[in-house]
Amino acid sequence: MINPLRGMKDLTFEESRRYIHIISTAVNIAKRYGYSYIETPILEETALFKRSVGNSSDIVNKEMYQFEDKGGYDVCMRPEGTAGVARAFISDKLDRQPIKQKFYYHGPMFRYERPQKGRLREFHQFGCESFGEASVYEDFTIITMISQIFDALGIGFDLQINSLGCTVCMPPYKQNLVSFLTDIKEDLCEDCNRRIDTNPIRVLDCKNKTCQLLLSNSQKLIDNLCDECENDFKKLTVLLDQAGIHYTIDTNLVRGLDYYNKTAFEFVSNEIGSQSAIAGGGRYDRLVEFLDGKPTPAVGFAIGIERIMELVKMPETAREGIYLGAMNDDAIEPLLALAARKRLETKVTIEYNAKGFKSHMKGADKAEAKYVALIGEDELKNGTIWIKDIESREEKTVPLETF
RNA sequence: GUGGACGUAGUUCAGUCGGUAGAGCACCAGUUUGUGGCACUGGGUGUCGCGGGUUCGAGCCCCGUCGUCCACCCCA
Repeated sequence: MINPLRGMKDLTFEESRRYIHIISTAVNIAKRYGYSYIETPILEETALFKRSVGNSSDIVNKEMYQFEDKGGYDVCMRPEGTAGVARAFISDKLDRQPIKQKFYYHGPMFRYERPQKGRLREFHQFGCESFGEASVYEDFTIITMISQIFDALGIGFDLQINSLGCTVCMPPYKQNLVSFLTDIKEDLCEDCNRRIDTNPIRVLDCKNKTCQLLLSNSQKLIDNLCDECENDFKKLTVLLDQAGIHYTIDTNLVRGLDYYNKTAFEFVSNEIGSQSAIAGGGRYDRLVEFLDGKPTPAVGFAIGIERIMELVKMPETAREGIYLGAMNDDAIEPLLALAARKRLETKVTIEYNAKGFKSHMKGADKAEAKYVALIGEDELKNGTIWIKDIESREEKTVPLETF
């Protein structure tokens, strides 16, 4: 027996229904906010992810499905969606147009990690990217949209926000932090020593008690923002307050990808184990120019489908369609033409074996059909078919032609 | 990548001291060839993850491997 690869899963029945429901709910809402669908390749040049997600990130360092293709190109299965969409935005020369562009996408992403609950090697994201809008109103709008999606799916969440600053305020802060950390590096844990180089702000979030003690009076980025970042962040909190969207400010919230700046946010759930982030995103004003496009402000997010799969409240499913069956072998073949006709308008389940009445009723029940239609001895003789509405229990016998 | 737990039927699990595997649910067939979900009767559907080893004999003990889960790391 051949099983799926480690960290990859098949979706069937209940799970695939959930998947579809999540995607269609998100799509419907995204459309109302002016987003249109974009499909980008799963395979991209490795350089794309190195330049966008960032060389220092774990994703690029050790989690990419990277290989040389038969033409000798260094390629990667996409580990996330934003880079590809930004690349497409530039490839299609949309950065040269003064028009704001908004795209939504969904599909598989790949990261070579150790799988666990809520963390697969092939997983799925629904995401949106808004290009060309620098206003913090757009940050607010996008957060509003995500909460609307989660509300529509019946998912409870906590929203965490932070500001990562911009090219004006972030670099000096980071420099100060690194030198501060370097001074005390002897006393910091092993992980933190590694983080000093890769992601110094993460050090502030270390769970090690000794580290926490040493860092208790360290400077927060949020207190060192430039005026513009400071004002935008304040504005965002005011807008969220007015909209009644509850949030907490997490000064240690850092997105794992290098391209983020200013607003960063994460939606988390405490019901799904340690992989608690169900959506994440923020502003990435510099990404387009990193990828050789014209400087274009942008903001986006992605929802982890597998992470919310079991949180979704599914709408009740109604019975649908017709179950067709016969009690004599002679009556089976006439069912085929009937089925073809009925399938122009509804779902039809057809049983190819002649069976007893009760057996058919059970079959109709299992098929979740709304109607059961049977041809027995009498019906065959009279050219009629017997129909019963399984919900209302009303039944009647009609000529085949009027069925 | 590191540490730990686990792996028996479709599924959830039991399996004693080492003696060729069992229960609920699910599933299939039937209970008057005409009224479904309920009930009753019958049916075990299995490479005990895989590969070695110890033993007269392994689901059970040992080693390896693969996989799942949990924590770390990281992230959606």
